[in-house]
Amino acid sequence: MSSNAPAPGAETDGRVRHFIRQIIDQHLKDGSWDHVATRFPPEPNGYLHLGHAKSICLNFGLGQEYHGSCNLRFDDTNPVKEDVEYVESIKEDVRWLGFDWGQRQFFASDYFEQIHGYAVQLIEMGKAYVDSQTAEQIRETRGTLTSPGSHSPYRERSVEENLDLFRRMRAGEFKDGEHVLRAKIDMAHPNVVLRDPALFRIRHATHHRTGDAWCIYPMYDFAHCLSDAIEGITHSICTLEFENNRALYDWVLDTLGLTPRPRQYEFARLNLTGTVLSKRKLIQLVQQGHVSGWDDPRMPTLCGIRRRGYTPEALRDFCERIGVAKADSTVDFALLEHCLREDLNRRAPRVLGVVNPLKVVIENYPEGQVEEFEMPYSPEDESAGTRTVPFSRELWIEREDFMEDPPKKFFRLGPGREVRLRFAYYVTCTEVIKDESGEVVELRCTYDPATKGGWSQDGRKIKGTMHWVSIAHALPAQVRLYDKLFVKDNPMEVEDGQDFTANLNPESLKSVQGYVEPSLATAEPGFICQFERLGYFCVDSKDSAPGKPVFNRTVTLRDTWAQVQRNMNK
RNA sequence: UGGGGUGUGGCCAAGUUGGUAAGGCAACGGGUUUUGGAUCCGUGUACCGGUGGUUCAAGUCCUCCCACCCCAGCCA
Repeated sequence: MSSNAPAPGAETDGRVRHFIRQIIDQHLKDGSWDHVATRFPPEPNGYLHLGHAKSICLNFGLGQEYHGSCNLRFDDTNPVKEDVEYVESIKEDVRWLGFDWGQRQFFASDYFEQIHGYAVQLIEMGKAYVDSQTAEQIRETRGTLTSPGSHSPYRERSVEENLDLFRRMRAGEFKDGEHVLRAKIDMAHPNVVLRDPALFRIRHATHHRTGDAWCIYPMYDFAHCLSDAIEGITHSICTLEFENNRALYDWVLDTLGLTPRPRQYEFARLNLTGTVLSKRKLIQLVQQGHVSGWDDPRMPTLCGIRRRGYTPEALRDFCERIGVAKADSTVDFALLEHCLREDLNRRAPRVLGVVNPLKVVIENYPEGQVEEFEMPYSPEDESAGTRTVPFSRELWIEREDFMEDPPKKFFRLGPGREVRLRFAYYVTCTEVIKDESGEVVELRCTYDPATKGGWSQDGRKIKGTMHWVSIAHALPAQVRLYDKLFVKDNPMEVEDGQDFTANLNPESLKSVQGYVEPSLATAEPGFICQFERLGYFCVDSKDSAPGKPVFNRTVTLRDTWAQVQRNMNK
């Protein structure tokens, strides 16, 4: 068996054996481990975004594939930044993505006592000391990337003194910043992380879970590896920026002699074209009011895209397709949209809705007459059922479906042209009515009664099929046409003196009043459908009211006509 | 300038005892179609960052070089 064969029993058939799966397979094969235990360790200080989705799918996915486990662990070691609000949203998002941690929900703060104990142990081993320099002094004596640091004058304190000081730190005898517990490693180490890193700092702050029980809190590097060890994690997977920290991760566990012990592996975080995925920048978008909030449908947060209408299935598929590797990369947003459309195409019922209405009067259609057409919810799945849509003399059609002087490749309506109204009739445009400014305000058409249902006996070929809504029966609805939030693939690409907000797309949200078929009156918040020929839309979960749905455009349909137009302009 | 990483078609990404470059997205062309949707078929001379070398044979081994990313929080 070659090393890249999946481990026996692993449910990974057909999937790419990325380097982490290969490492696990190897460990299972050579006996390093007989099971897999991973964890997803968010800090509860912000909302989850698409980058986290990659990590969640990786960690929880591995747990499932190898019939192992994946813990949800909140890395809550910094009380001043964290809040319960975030732990709730994180849980909701992970659950929504489709993962279940069962009873395996933990907090680094659950281990404060143990972690403290390990710190004491290090002090007793002479491997840690209380430094009483100021933060500035510590920074100054850390050296630079190319020059070594220097020893703290407190570095050689006795074990007894260190123990006493550390005890008093915990007891609350000192103010923030007065002392800090440091590992005694090597102030000249080429890896700066190992230059006597801080292990515990004083923070007189109320922790969202432990309250005021503690006034000293462990640093990430100290708490994380120990939490992994305590939980029996086998493979601790994180992103590339922690590669340097692995040396400290190993130092702590090795020095303490914890065994069997987890190992850390790093993969490249997700970058996407046309979006930003850093907490800092997302906060900026929210705080400066560029978006309506964390769950604005344009945000790459999980709550944002959920509200936009993205599905967990599409996300999971996407995360599998992008792969897991160590090279910095930027995935084309089009791949995410492809995964989304593939999923939505399968599940979204088709309905008719007009987003930019143009009035059409069918002159030879009897006034007052109404026909009910039965239309399928799905073009290829009969079990999706049908609904009935009213047709009458006056209709709304899409403004872009009419051109007064259309080019030959335009298959839609124009003066004298005949098109099909989906599942209804063939109509021919006989007259164009304009207002004083010359804008087209109404079309006069005639219909062919012999084409009922949208089909003709004579085999006449009709190239264009258009969607429509009967004016008298239409349900007015607010429709939000979302577009990309940034105009550049790389939002960070700016002129001197500007920041990424300079690349915000002023047209990322166009809110219009549209008309949809009456069957949508009862659509529930979160309901996802396809407005035929336009795209996928979902009923907004926040702003819709009973009988007054607000639709968010999740994603447009693939638009080959737009491509034809683009190519014509070249 | 120290240390740690990474470089395979436009974008991701396989490639693992060296044997002569998967797949997906995008793009382009065509069939089919009551969504210019969906679907089906087809299209790429990838100097495998560069260089020199080992070898019958190198993306895979060795040399040197280049580019990019990360690290000097009592953040994670």
